[in-house]
Amino acid sequence: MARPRKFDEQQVLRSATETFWTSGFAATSLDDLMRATGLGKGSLYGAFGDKQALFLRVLDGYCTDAAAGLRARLSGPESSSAERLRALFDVMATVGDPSAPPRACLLAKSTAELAATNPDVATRARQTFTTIAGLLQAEVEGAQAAGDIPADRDARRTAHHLLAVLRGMEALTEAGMDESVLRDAADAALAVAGLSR
Amino acid sequence: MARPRKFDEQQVLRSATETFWTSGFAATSLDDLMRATGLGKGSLYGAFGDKQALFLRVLDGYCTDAAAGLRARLSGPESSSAERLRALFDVMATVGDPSAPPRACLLAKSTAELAATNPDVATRARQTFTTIAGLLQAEVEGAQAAGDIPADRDARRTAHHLLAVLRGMEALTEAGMDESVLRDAADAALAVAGLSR
DNA sequence: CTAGTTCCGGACCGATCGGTCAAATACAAG
DNA sequence: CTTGTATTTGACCGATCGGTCCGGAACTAG
Repeated sequence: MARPRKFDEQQVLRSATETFWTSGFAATSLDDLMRATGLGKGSLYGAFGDKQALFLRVLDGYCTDAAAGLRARLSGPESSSAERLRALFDVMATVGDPSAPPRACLLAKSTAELAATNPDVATRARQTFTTIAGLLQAEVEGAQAAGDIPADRDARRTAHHLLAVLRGMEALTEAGMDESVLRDAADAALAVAGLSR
Repeated sequence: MARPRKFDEQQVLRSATETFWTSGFAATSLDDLMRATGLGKGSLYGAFGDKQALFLRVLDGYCTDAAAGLRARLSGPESSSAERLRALFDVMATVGDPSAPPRACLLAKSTAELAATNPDVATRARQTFTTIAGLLQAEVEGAQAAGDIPADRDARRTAHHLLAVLRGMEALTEAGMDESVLRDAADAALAVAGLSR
């Protein structure tokens, strides 16, 4: 190690994430990334490889963080599994600041744009979805143990259903659908799980 | 009208749809479109305007066709509303030829790629989703009238829930998730609607 | 047939794309 | 201070981008 790097790799990845998130992969140019990260073309290339490799790094970090965030949200020691599930769907149904346009999950956008042509993206998406399904299933089972969800429901099937609703809510958010639609979907999904409001 | 056109507008739009569908908007070049349609750059430009205008024409046609297809599928005079709903979710849960990679709905891909930056796309997506929700609601009400769905369910809420599940299944399909996951989601969604298998 | 109009094909445009490279620079090691 | 190595910077590359334009072809009207 001779000349030390002037940048923080994590910070650069955060900036790059922001850029890809806003514009998508194809619509983000190297110039955009240079502007966002403050790095020169050469540095960017030397540190992360080409545009696609950088994107995969970004996507990987995003998926890891998203799964960790969900795990933290669902595994809070406080409250019951049922309450945590309800809270999760509540948050997902809440469109943020009405002035700022809602920005859907990077994973959803990336999957739609690239999964069909890039196996790496598809694989990462499947991994993440499977992880999320597992987290949901654990909470469903927890809620069943607590008596909040009928014991005769198939936990795995219920989790897959909740996963589909979550991804569907994401898709509806992308289009800017009214929040009431999202709320309906969330409420009905929880009802089908046996969690009435 | 002096020199007649050598091409069929509908046929060209079909080819263009195929191309955009496969690659997305940004990743489709004018050369790709020329190759797919057989038209020269000038003809393409003269007939449809620039790339974005052509894309919007394509998306518009796709949404119209998709809504019409769904309407036809859900309004068949044969069978009951409940059976038609079940059949719809069955089809959506069925990934086609396992060798050919599943190709998700063009609307879903376009919304993910462009809705955040292109208001026209977002509007068209909202319109289409709203239309689909309306069709679903009508069937839910039909099934309620026939006694296949409990009358105490809110039809609108149930329809929004089914819409979210459909879009979620689309998102999971994009990633190539296992068909069993889709089936779980579909089954559970119908169960919540009061339609047991 | 001629005149007028529309359409086709592709050469051409400047801009921008992703990616490379060499010279300048900044540090650690000795 | 000298040497060696790693990093930075930005000029530069060929390819390709979306879009324009024009000469010739194909047709209708008269």
